[in-house]
This record gives sequence, structure tokens and C-alpha cells, in this order.
Amino acid sequence: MKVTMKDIAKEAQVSIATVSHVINGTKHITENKQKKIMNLIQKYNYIPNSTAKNLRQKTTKTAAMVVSSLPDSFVTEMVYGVEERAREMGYNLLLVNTNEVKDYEEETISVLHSRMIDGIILSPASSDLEYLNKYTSEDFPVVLVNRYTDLAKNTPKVTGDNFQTGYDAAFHLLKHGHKKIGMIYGVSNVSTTDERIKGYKEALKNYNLPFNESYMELGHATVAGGAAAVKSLLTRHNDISALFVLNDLMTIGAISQMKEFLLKIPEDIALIGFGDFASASIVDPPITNIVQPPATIGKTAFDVLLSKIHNPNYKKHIELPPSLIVRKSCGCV
Amino acid sequence: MKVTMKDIAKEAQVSIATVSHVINGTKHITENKQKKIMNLIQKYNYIPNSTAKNLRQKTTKTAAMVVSSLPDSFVTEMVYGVEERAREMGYNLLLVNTNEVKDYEEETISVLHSRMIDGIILSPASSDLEYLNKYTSEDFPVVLVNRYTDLAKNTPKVTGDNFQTGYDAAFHLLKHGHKKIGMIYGVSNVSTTDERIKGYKEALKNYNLPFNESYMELGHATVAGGAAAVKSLLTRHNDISALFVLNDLMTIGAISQMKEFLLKIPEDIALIGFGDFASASIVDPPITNIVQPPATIGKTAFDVLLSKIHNPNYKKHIELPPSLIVRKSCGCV
DNA sequence: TTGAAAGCGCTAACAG
DNA sequence: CTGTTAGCGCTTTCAA
Repeated sequence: MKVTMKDIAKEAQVSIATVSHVINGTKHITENKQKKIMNLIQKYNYIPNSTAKNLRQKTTKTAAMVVSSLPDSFVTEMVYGVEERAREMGYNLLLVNTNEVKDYEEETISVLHSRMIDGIILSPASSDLEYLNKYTSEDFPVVLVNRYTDLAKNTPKVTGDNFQTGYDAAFHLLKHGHKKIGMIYGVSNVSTTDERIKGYKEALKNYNLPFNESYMELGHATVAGGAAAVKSLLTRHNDISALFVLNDLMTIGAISQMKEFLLKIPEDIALIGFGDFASASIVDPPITNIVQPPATIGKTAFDVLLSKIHNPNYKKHIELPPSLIVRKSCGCV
Repeated sequence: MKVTMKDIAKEAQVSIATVSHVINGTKHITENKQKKIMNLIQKYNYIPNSTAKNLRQKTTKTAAMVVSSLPDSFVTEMVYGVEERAREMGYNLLLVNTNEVKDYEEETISVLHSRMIDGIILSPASSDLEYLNKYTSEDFPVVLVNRYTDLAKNTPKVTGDNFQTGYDAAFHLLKHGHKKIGMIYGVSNVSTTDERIKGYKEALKNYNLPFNESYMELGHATVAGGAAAVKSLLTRHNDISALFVLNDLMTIGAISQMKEFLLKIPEDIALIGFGDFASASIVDPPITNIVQPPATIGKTAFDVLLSKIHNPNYKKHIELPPSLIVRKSCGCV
């Protein structure tokens, strides 16, 4: 049987309250008893049951991170940032992956909420976040990360600046003379995709070029999906001269497919990828990427969650800027 | 204020026990009351407080995964596998990253243990796992994953077959005539490294070749570390004709460094990497890798944890076989 | 400086 | 079929 506070108290011949106080330093206890109790704790390797503590105090020092796709290097790096910061701040982190399934996301939040989690960092599967109001309206702390929607009014957000991301990538390509720029996105109806498309459109507008919906292609954020998207996109428009791919896995798939088509990068088609994945520089050709700082986004999100926990009115949207890492695949060097 | 079972009971004019029973289906309750209660639950969007439930039942339906390095694709994929299986089985997963710091690992396990976690899947920072006995001796379920030590006697283990991994990689290189094979490992004093070195030695022995400790180099499992390791290793032995690199990030660093040295792969130096990272096939040159199935290892580990929970005597060591994916970097095609 | 006791929200005998 | 009651292990008034 596991030793409890009661056991310690009995053996030390003090009350259970006294034990609690020496453990938490909540009251001053005679040095004598103090020592005795400490020794017993040592002896039995006693650690207070935090479930009981949680129940009593209604706080768990546990946060949850809910992501929509785990084996994506951007998400992974975000998780890394969140976990690191949580750990530094003495929190534990629950991790749930919803696999882009919205119903499961909703169920997850419900379960998490019932577990007296202190708060949730959510990278949602879709922009359809109405169900969140149920929780946010009772001041349950939620922060949106990476993806967001303006409908979540009172909810703070930490994301990359996706409009700028789309703008910068497109602008770079346009600047180098490309006029027909395809775009492969991973998921529809999410802010990351939508905002980047908006940025892309804005860049086109600055060049007095029309936007063509048909240059957009869904790639499902996988290697195979990226390959398939290239196939379908180039079949539809064989005059595309540049490609902006919104995710690392799809970028890899896209490059494979282009190699199969014997298309040279960047001579036949220029390419800009997204995210600073480790191998970008040794791929053939080295990939020009526009990057956002996932680990920083994660860390910041946790800090924001803490703010939200302490101040329910906190609702900033923090947008971190992107940067362009120019290598060979965009053809400008 | 949050609504509790008591509130529901009062409004439904039944006892709290009755409410509990309809929620859990533990007893048969008149349809009439049943409905009434259900409606109230719906109306107030009531969800039982699982912390209280946990305290009462002494089970949390929560497992923890403790890893030693998070932004490593192999570890990430393991986490993915564990999380997926946990979710399928109705468990939540706590994730902690120890960053290869052994003391923090020990502290983590202690904290987790006090949280009434149902069990822990641990990928340890070192082979120094004596502290675990404190927990395993009281039948607290722990399973070792990826890395292990034989000292953890009563603890089940799920790992790749690292001896075979080392053997196969070395054998492949030896078969193609290489005699001086360098090896870059990420961490010392862990079974993954040790066993692979043993396998490598065994392969050498079969070719009547001597083992030279000096061909081993530590690369710290990072891109920069991989690059540095190549530098140091080739400075020491400029006659090395093949390299076996035990981690994806180091492989990328190694290749970068070799390119900087204007060394051609595989002509000047052949290379075998580890792990099936997505970009391996589009890197220049495409990388021959020996792979273990991280997601499967993760899933299996969770299943084993469940076995351990239900049967404290369970203590198998499951070793999953590696496979070689031959591409250009090893020079045999 | 210490202890008694109430209670966090729930489950599970047990009794009726 | 339903309610009473005794806890799970801990914190925290309140009194002594």
C-alpha cells in the first residue's frame, strides 16, 4: 500500500494538518516536529498525492496541447516549444493529436475540460470554433496557436504572420519575373492557408496580375499528397513557372514528382517551400523556404496561456513575422 | 460556478448516487428518472469531474511518455505512435521531454508517479536506471522504449533490434569492399548506440577485420554535431571510406560538412544513415538508410504498457527488426 | 504552534 | 430500483 499523509502523521505523532504544513511551508512548525516529519518523508519516500491536492485546490498545474497533425515538423517544433516552456514553469503537458478530425477535437476539449486542466493550447482542425464559446464563456483558459479564427473573440492567439508569409513568398517570385505561380496548400478552411492566399493575392495585385483560383491545389500535408498535387496542377496548367508549397512534407513530395517529370528546379519551375526543415539545405536543389519560428510560437503560446490563466480578459493576437531563406530552388541566385 | 453531480441530483430530486448510476450505467434506473437526469445533464452541459473520479477510483486513464530528446524525427514518430494508440484505448497522454538530463528524468518520474498516472513509457537518457526500482518494486507500471538496460529486470521493453541494425549496416558496407568504416553516434552510454556498435564489431569479425575505437565519434544528435563529428573524424583518419551515421539530423550535418570538404558521396566516402526521414530520397545524393519502425515501436509500447498494467509480471523485451533502404549514398547501385 | 473537522466531487457498498 | 453513507488524500478555516 502506498503511504499517505495520514501514515506519516501517525508515525510522527502529529496531526495530518501539521504534516501538510511542513510540506507546503504554510505555517511555522517547531523545528523538532519539522525534522521528525521530514525524516519520515525521506524514509518512506513519500510524495503527496497530487490528484487529491488538485481536487482540493482546483488547479492541476497541467496544461494541454491539442494539435491537428502530429508528424508535421512545424507542429512538432511547436510542441517542443510549448513543452519546454511548460516544464520551465513547473507545468505538465498533456498532448493530444486530433488528426484534423473536428469532431474528435471537440470531444477532446470536453474531456480535457472535465479533467480540471488549467488551460488548453489549441491548434484547431478548422475555423469552425463556435463550440469553444461554451468553455471560454466560463473563463476556461484557451489559447489558439498557429491557426485561428476571428470568431473566437475573447481568445488570445499566437500565430505566424501568414498574410506576410504569402505576400513575401509571392513577391519574391514575382520580382524574379514569374507570372503564373501555383500554390499547394495542405488543408482548406484554416487561417494559415487562407491568410497566405490573401497575401499572395495582394502581391499579385501590386503587380497588376489577376488571381486565378485554379492555380491553387490541395496537397493534404503529406509527401504523397504533395506529389499528387503537382501532378494534377501541372496537368491543368502546364505553363506554371513557379510553385509555392505550404508544408515541408508536401515540398518533398512535390520535388520527387517534378524529378519524375524530368522537370528541372528552378530552371523549369521555381519553388519556394515553407518551414525550416533540417534537410532543406542538402536537398537537390537546396530549397528556398519562407519560415516562421515554430518553437518560438510554441513558447510564446504557453506564456500567453499563463497570462490568460491569471487574467481572463487577456486576448491579444501575437503575430510573429516570417523570414525568407534564399537557396537555389527559387532560381534567383 | 461549475455544476456538479450534487446540483443535478437536487434539481432532478433524486440522490446523487442515482445520478452517478445513470451516468456510468452501473445500475438500472427507472426510465422516467433516467430521462430527467439526462435532460438536466444536457441542459447544464454537465461533465463529471474526472479528478474526483480519479481520486476515488485510483486510476486516471492517463499514461505518460517521457522522452529524452524531442525534436528528433525518430522520437517524434514514436510519440505519434504512442499517442495514437493511447487515444484509441481511451487514454490521455502526458508528454515530457528530459533533454537527455538524467536528474530531470528522475525528478519527472517522481512527479508523474505522484500524479496517479496509470503508467509510464520511458525512453531514458542513460542506462543508469537504478532509481526506477523504487517504482517498479511497488508495481508501478513502467515500460522502456527505444533505449533499455538489462538492469531494469522486471521492466518490459520495446525497442528496435539495434545489434542487427549495426550488423546489417556494417555488413552492407563491408560487402562492398569498405574496410575503414567510421561511425557517428548521438549519445553515449545508451543501448541504441552500444548495441549498434556491438553489431558493427560482429560484422567486422566476420570479415576478420579489427575494431578500432578511434573510428567512433560522438555527434550529439544535432545537425551541427554531425558536421563537427565528420570534421574531427576525418581529421583523425583521412583514410575512412565509409560512414555510418546513427541519426537523421547528424546525417544532414555530415553531408553538409562533406560537401564543404568537396568530398563526393559515395565516390569518396560512402554513407549509410539511420531512420526513414521524409527527405532521404530527394537529398543529393539520395541516402541509403537503415530503418527501424518508430511509430510501430510506439504503438507496441503502449500495448505493452496496458499488458503491464493488467499483469504486473509481464516483462517481455520486444525487439523489432530493422530494414535497409538502399539508395545512392552507399555506392552499391 | 498545533489539531479537529469540514469538504473538494465522485463512487460503491450496503440497506431498504 | 433508490438512497444513505463512508471514504479517496489532501488543504484550510477555526478554535484551542
